[in-house]
Amino acid sequence: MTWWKNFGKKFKKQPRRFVWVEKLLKEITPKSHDFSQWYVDVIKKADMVDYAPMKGFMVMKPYSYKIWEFIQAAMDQRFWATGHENAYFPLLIPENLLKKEAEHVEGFSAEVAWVTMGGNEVLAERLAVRPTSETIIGHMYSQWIQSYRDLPVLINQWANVMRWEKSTRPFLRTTEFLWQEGHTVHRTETEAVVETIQQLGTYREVIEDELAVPVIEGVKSAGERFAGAVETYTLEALMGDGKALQIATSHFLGQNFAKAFEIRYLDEDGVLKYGWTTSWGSTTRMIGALIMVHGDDKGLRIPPRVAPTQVVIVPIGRGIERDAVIAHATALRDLLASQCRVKLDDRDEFTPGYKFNDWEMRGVPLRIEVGPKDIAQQRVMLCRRDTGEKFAVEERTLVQTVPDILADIQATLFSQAKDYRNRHTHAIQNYQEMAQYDHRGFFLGDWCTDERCADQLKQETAVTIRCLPLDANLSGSGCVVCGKPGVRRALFGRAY
RNA sequence: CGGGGCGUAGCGCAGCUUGGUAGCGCACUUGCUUUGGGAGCAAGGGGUCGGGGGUUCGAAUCCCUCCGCCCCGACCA
Repeated sequence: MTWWKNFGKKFKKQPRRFVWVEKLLKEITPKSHDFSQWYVDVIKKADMVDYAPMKGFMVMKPYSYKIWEFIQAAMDQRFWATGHENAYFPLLIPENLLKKEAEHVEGFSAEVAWVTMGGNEVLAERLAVRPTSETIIGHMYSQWIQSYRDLPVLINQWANVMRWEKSTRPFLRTTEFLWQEGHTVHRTETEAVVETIQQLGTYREVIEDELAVPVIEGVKSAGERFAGAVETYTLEALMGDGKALQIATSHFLGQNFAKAFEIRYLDEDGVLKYGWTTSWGSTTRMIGALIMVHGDDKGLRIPPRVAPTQVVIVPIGRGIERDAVIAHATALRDLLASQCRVKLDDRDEFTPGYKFNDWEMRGVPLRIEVGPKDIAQQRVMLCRRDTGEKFAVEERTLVQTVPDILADIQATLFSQAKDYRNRHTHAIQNYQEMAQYDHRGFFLGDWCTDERCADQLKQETAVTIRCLPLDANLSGSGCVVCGKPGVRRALFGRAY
């Protein structure tokens, strides 16, 4: 927290070029020094969030909310293309409904917030602020579904939910958070399983293609499964500090909720049958992942596809030249506006150097600098946030080159993240090997599927089973904990 | 809920040990000069020192008490 003050002092009498280093260090704690502090510094300095006056709550400021809106758009587009529709269900759930599915209640009981008063009256039945909506949606579905002709029901909702968490961190875990939750009902088990996996694929597309965050697809072990689910599928990503983050989940609920809520339909054969349900969710945590995967010591690096501003133009000019430069830059902005989300920073109160650092901190993917020298040569300077490269480009080619560069930045961020992930993924034969990597990163190893081994591992090392990857095969070297024959290949890691 | 840290201007902090007119840097306002990697000078505005109680002639400072925030753990998206 304070080491950089002393670091800064060392440079007090140093050449001028060190001054900016000192100033930068004062604003953002280096990632390598304290990842948690770095994270908090970045989100605050980049104007993404502010802390609310209640513990565990945050304000998503426009800069982060815009990213959320891009994520929503990317999700909706895919949900709609696969036949889903959005709807909205109530925030509050009567206690009796929440209690209907035994495992489900048990799983959430410790973190439900309750409404007990309406105005000055004590309520006859207390109301839960939804921690998730399976129960109230199940209740509604039971009334909507009579016949196999009513199936499938494919509904998604964008909503806020609340879970009374013990410790919270912006985006990663807050008491209230935004998400989407899909809830579907199907005629057959197979159809529901297909739906569950299809939605996992949708998440993968959005998270990898839009957020440029590489993920591993897998199924959760019994101990990590969603309360009330038969099977939970998950996407796991590796953060910049070597910790794992569950980034989206898709649940096959079997007939557990259908039975609890009497979701039944009369089939073609005249028999009354229970439906098969699924639910799947992804949250604003995705923004946290984006920050932790791509960010660096200068601040955010936002993938172009979800960047609120993709290109920023910084005009450089003094005195009489200034008006001409601004006019030129304005024309440039208007020219590029059809190609990308471009912003002209014509603030007069800041120097170009300040603006460079400012926009880099905010993670804008591409910067265009235009000054008198450039105008004279009919070119501009471009600077990429992903690589830091700075180069001149002929002005007349910008309309073509800018979209290409943005696409390249998107791809580069993804491949950088994937390289990092791969470099920090280790195949192991026994769990002691994790120590040489300080228990950071992903570990792939065989597991006997006995929960006692998982518990022992967690006790000793804080490492947990993140998932059983869908595309991994047993190595045959035996359970990494007990050495007995492996049953499943597992992905291990310390989790957020 | 355990361990640690911290509450003084919008932000970051000093002052507290040893009580005596509330300060510094950044930010903000105005003016002039500046502008190719965090500009300079000058003049300004801004505070119930987290809340309550106590000790005292006098409390940011000492005592009691409550509250809040951050980090790390256990629990969870």
